[in-house]
Amino acid sequence: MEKKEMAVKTEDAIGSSSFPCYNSNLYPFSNAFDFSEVDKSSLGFMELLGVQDYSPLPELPQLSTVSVQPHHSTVKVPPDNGKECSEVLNHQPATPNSSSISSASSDAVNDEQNKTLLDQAEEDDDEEEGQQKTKKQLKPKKTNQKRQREPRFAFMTKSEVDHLEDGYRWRKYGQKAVKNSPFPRSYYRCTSVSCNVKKCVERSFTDPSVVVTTYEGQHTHPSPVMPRSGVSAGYANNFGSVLPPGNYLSQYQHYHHQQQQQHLVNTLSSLGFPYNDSSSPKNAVFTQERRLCSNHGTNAFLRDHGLLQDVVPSHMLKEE
DNA sequence: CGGGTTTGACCAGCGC
DNA sequence: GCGCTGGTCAAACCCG
Repeated sequence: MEKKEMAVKTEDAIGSSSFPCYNSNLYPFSNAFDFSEVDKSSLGFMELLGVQDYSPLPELPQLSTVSVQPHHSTVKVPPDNGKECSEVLNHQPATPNSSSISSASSDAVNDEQNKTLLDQAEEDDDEEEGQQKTKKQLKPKKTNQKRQREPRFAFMTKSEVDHLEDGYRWRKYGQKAVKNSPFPRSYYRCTSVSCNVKKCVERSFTDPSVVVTTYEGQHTHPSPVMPRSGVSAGYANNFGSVLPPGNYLSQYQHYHHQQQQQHLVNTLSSLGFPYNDSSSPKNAVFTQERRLCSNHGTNAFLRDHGLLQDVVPSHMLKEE
């Protein structure tokens, strides 16, 4: 099946300024959905759908309320802040070769290695200079090196609460007003020592019912709060091998898994979407075990399609 | 008292 | 260079 390039439309929810995003070909879950077309009446309280773009299912984007979007390179956002989206919507990946999934992983690794080296150098510098710092003498400027950022993943969630429970503990370290948005952006850091995962949370000003959560980095520890025990690793593969077991999305995904799938089933059924016997709502097996098993392969995400896999006929999901 | 939040100040990057 | 904006810091504050 030929992959269709999906739109990357995050600026509506994010607000102004540039918003980096991964090449959608490199990261199979970097699809995005047009929230303006979401059938809001069919949406539950909170829904998450971190799935691949399934071209033969044109209805699905309308059902989806969450855009899982790893991002890396910068997508320029029009200055009028989301009014003109075609530029981003029609964004073509620089490397349209869909076989570049492995290179995506290696890129991520290279980025991580570069980051590690840079951070080490910076830490060495900071160790020498840190003692002399006062509140008014903050970090010395690093003019020769651009700051390396961890890969970031953004996803949108229809939620009434800003700070979603994802199984990890977070400390808020900042809040900023967002340009052209009445809603502030909150910054959180993982409270675990030696884990520098950060996330920022803001509410979409175009759809206040949507919360945009952007994660940066990967947890170096298991989740301290397991919504349900022992299943977190099983969902990591939903977002590709670049994410380790116990990642933030996996807990969150599992947390709402049952409701989402039931909702998906109901919605697809209401649209007359055909099911075969093995994937009908009646017979669908929403097991955690399947995910746990499929998590072991490095290319597991090629086989596991998240929530859709449970309700959409397998032949529709098959990639060519 | 420890951990989390608030909030103003500061820094870096970017565009003009 | 300047201004704007996103991101971060850290003191003050809050709360259990």
